[in-house]
Amino acid sequence: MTDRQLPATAWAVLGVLSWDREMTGYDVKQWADHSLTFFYWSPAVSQIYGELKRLEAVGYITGRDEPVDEQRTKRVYAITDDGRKALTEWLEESSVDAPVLKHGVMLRVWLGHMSTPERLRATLLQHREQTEAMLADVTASERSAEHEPDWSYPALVLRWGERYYRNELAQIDELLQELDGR
Amino acid sequence: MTDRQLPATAWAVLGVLSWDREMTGYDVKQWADHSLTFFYWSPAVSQIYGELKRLEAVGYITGRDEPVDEQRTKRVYAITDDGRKALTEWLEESSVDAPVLKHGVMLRVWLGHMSTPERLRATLLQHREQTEAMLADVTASERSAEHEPDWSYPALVLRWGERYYRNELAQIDELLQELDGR
DNA sequence: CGTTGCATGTAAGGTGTTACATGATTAC
DNA sequence: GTAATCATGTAACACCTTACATGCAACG
Repeated sequence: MTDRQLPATAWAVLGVLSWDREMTGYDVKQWADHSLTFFYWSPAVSQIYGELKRLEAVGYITGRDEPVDEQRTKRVYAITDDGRKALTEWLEESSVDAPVLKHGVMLRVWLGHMSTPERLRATLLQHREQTEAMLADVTASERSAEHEPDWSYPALVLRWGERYYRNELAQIDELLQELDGR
Repeated sequence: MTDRQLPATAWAVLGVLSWDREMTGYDVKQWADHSLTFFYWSPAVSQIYGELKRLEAVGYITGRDEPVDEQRTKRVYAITDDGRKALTEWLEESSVDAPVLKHGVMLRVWLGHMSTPERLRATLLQHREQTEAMLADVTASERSAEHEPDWSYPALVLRWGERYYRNELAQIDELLQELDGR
């Protein structure tokens, strides 16, 4: 309960629970895949279970075994008042570190002199497809979020994501053009 | 020499050496800070030294002790033919994984309901400053790269970076506006 | 004479992934 | 009937950072 510093992933997981829904680790992963993943990243399932354990240990969430049928239970977690307070305090912190971007495609373009224009084109086109898939996903998530009053901030971020991935597409096309012009 | 798979960081370091300049670990760090950092990220110095050791062990680079004055030497590395071949093969690989984005600022906006509009504004304004600094850096790097014929691909990527950070600024302003309008 | 730059590493520790393991239920 | 979904976790391991340690040279 002292303000131990947690990794950003822990805050992200706690954040998923901040809408006051009880969730299993599995649920958290689903939510992460449909929102966090667009601007942060979706932690591995195993890590989520680990973070949940840690968050429970420090009292930011509480777990409860809910019966799912006669023999089995599942563990559902809910944020506590301490957790809400800690999360708000974390958001208060001024130390916002710069976004981390690891763009493997640009790394390859950067090393273009070791490759061929055709190969670069192929890489960019593949990346274009992946980006279009992301854009489709973010747009789909947007539609599920837009009518929920509680999700006005997530909706804001999803719109941001839509613009982000549209820009990424424009950037790819720009690069493809520049590659052609040589 | 067998195609052991190296982490992306190792390829990035090898990439820095792919312009056939002999470099110390320190030099590699400087170069990373002035180019890689805009679209990938700049590894810690200690990691660079580690990667150089590993790359030398697999024969992708060779090290040489160059005298710097009477008593001391520095270790300068150069890429080998094996290294060039391996790097080209790595670029050939189709498995380009999606760019990793960890945007702490957007994580905070996403959790806006746990914070206040004023606090969000402050965070965004701080991020705006950092982004403007990045834009200034990338523009400066562009100027040093634009006249070197060997650096046409890096120059391409730096121009990409300039557009990327300009877009980031536009996105921040858009968010600031949307926050005002509520 | 103190700070910055050059130059090189080790050690410890946290972060995060993949692979493995298990088992019930639901959908095709 | 077999694949996907729900559900949970452990173990091994790789990756990467921070802190620590050292020492000279140059600049102010």
